Amino acid sequence: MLDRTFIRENIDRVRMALGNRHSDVDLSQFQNLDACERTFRKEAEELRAKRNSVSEQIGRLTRQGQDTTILRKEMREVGDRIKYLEEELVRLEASLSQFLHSIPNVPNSSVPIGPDESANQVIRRVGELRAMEFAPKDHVELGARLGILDIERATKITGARFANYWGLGARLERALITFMLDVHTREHGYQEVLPPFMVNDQALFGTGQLPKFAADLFKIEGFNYYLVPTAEVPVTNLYRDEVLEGEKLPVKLTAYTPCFRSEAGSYGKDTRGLIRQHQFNKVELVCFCRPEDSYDELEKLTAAAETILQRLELPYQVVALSTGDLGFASAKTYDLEVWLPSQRRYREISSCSNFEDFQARRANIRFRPDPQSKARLVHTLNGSGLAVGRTWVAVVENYQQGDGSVKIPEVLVSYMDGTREIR
RNA sequence: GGAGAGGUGGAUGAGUGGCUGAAAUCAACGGUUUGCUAAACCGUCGUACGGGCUAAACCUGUACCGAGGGUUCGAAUCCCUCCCUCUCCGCCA
Repeated sequence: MLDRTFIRENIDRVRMALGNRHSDVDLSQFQNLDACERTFRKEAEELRAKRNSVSEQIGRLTRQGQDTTILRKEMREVGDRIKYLEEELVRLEASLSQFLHSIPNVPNSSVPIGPDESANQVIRRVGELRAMEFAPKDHVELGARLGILDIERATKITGARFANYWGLGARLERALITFMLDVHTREHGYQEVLPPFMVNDQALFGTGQLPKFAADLFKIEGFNYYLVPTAEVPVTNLYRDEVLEGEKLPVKLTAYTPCFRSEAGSYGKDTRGLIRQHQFNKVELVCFCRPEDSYDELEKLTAAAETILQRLELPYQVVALSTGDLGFASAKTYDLEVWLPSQRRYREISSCSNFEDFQARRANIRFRPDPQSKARLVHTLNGSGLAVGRTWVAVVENYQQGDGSVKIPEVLVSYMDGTREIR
């Protein structure tokens, strides 16, 4: 959410930013609502001031035993007018809020301008593609042959876009989760959190999933609870409505959670295998920091996520998303894309974003720069470090041998009780 | 699931129709005192939005005592609905 005053005073800048995003938000409508609301509010406040002082007077006169019938009648009328104005204000504010809630974040000036993902910029490529003297199989085939991945039975017990991992496949998933958490907590200064896997609507509003993207979520019937689509939601909202001490910043948290997404509108896309599931595991990185530090922190957070790919010796590229491809709440995003031999291309495995104060305003997360100064909004960032399911895919596919067996990356061997290969 | 208690400012906690944006205490912050620490004393000490001012300070208006609605000239205080927390019993990983 953008600041209302900021929009009012920077209307052209916001209009341009929204244009670059191809947002269909009509700002002139905002201007009308904004002006109208201010007029009504002014009148309501003036009338309330009058009522307050006259009511006080009535109290005094009553105590002196004087007649206040006329004054009370007058004030009843003022009250009626106030009530009318308040009802109008409720309506105006609802429209205004709806507006403010639907305006996406303003992209940072360093974000490449373009209509869609075709304008994304590859920042760097890291790691060597492994030479394979055989036709690489995809993870579905490899997983089925090795008995570590079973999608058919998941369809039976649940439905499409779910999977069972068996034996060393399950073990590999667990090893990846632990490995990632270990690296981030031991080497990158993150504190581990294990949050609830369900959240309420307020939390989802805070990070920006609601109200606009309700269709992407799984809601629990009969409750105001949703399955988390990403750990970003519970973890960022930990500090909702709180004021953090300035000296404690940056606060860096990492969390493993499963993630649940309806994937509405992606029917027919990535239907094979683990790439696009309704449930997948992810280790998330979340950072709360001072506004002036957030772009440094974005580089650090991205680097922390990259470390995992480097240690696993998986080739990847870092991509700066263009204005047209940027998420709703993000001011700047780097995607990490890992090489998948079966698809002969890089696929997203992490998305690292700086939301500036967009989420902080929605969730009311602030910090006090000094004990005596006013609280200010923090900047929030997050990134996958990494999507575990896709990492599993990347490991299996990149470490496959000609005979269909899979080697275990060196750094994972100790997490797999010394297992060096799956065959 | 059954029964009960309660939600007030950073914390504890008073307040049952007007002079209460809210006592008191604690914490915090500034200062005095002090060899240092502590103590004592004095002062400050909510947030949001609007108006005044070039602007900070400051002055001023409105709103906010879990949320929403109602009664009233006037509500933290009375009424209704909802949410949340706690305790006991039952059940349970």
